[in-house]
Amino acid sequence: MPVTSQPAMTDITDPEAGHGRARLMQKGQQTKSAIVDAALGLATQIGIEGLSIGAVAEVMQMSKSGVFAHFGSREELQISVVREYHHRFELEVFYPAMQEARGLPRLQALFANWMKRTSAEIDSGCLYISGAAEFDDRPGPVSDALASSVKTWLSALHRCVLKAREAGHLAENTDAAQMSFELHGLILALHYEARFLKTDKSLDRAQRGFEHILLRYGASST
Amino acid sequence: MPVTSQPAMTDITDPEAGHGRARLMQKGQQTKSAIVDAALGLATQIGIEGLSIGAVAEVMQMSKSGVFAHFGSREELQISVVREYHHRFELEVFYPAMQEARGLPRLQALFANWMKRTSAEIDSGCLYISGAAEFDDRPGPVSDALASSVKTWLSALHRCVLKAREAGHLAENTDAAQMSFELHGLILALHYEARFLKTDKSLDRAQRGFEHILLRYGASST
DNA sequence: TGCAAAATAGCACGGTCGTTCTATTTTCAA
DNA sequence: TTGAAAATAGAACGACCGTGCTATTTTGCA
Repeated sequence: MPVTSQPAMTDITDPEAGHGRARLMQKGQQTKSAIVDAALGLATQIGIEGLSIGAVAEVMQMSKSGVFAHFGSREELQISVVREYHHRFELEVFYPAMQEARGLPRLQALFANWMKRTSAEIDSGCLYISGAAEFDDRPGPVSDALASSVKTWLSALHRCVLKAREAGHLAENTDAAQMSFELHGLILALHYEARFLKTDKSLDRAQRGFEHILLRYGASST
Repeated sequence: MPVTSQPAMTDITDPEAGHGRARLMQKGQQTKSAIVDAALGLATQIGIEGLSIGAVAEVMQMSKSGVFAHFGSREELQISVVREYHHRFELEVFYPAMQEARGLPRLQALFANWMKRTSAEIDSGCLYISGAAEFDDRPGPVSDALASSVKTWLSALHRCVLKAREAGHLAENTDAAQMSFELHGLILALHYEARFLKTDKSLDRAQRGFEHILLRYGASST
């Protein structure tokens, strides 16, 4: 984990989020990881709510009860999937961008990585987006985990915008929350139009939208 | 239906979309309408996929088979719900805006109505958004109906932007598709952040985002 | 008012679901 | 290598699902 002034992401509300890192796993943990992997794959296609233990068991070539025993409930499996997604998102989008210089370069990297991931998810599906639609009025532990994960990410983005402004890379009167909102909109539109409507050139649209936003908030250089 | 140069929306791929208007309904049609109403209410909360005939029957205080007989399949019920949603969207968002003067005023009305409806849907849920997430890789008649409906609306929006540019209300080099994309993003972000994350001031964010976009595309007056 | 037709109810079927309980197998340390 | 603990399987449960079939009720025109 890179050491910077930007706080590392990883919150998801549980202590020791780096679940048993390094310790070479025993059989049980290995299987559990593999199950979560398979479940995440299914969840991105059919949704978190659509996730069924039977389907996961089939993919894993295990019995339903064998899968079930690792989690104790479907809900716990769903939460594990959300955590795993959070973890991967962090690894693909957040950490790599933290290697860039603070300020505008980091913000650009953040958005570029986000767009790249969203593009990949035109095929596989984005849990943050599909999950929001599924759980937006279905309160409960899964919804909480999902919302917490998304908020952690959006906060990181927001902080990055703040830093860029502080560094003088954006106009002094930049409303960071407003800018973050607009960036979020671009990603959502990209996902919606490319994945559901299969509109081509959506990626270009998002990219150009980003440039427009940078211009509006007075980005001093590219 | 107002007569303007802007083509009236209502496409949803079936002839005589104004389903039996004016003819005073007989019992069966009345009931069917009431069922679709109830089903739409359920669908906006639990999703189109989550819609079950049993649940609709309970709301309607009817037997499952009584409800079923009106549609012949769950899928047909789902499609009816999509059509009804399309119809209401048109009534609330599209037609009223067509009363405004062509060009920028109409575009502003269109977006204002869209935002207003999305705000209302912070409580009730938006079928176009939740549906996209549910069906974005589940092809079939329901997905087709939904996508067709959304595309009809986005095309109407796109045409409106074109007209505004032709009228000289927007910069000559305005990329209408790009502008529509960015507008769509604002609505999606509004829905996401207000409904799922319960972020306050999201409506203001969308409104300000709209003003930013107008400025960028050189709106000559408000 | 009567009667065909339409609308609705009731029941049953096969399927999937999450979960529980009880065996059986596998793992891993002593 | 043995034996306790962990992992997995298998069968069964109650619940809900969509749908088909057969009554029964209700409607609305002749």
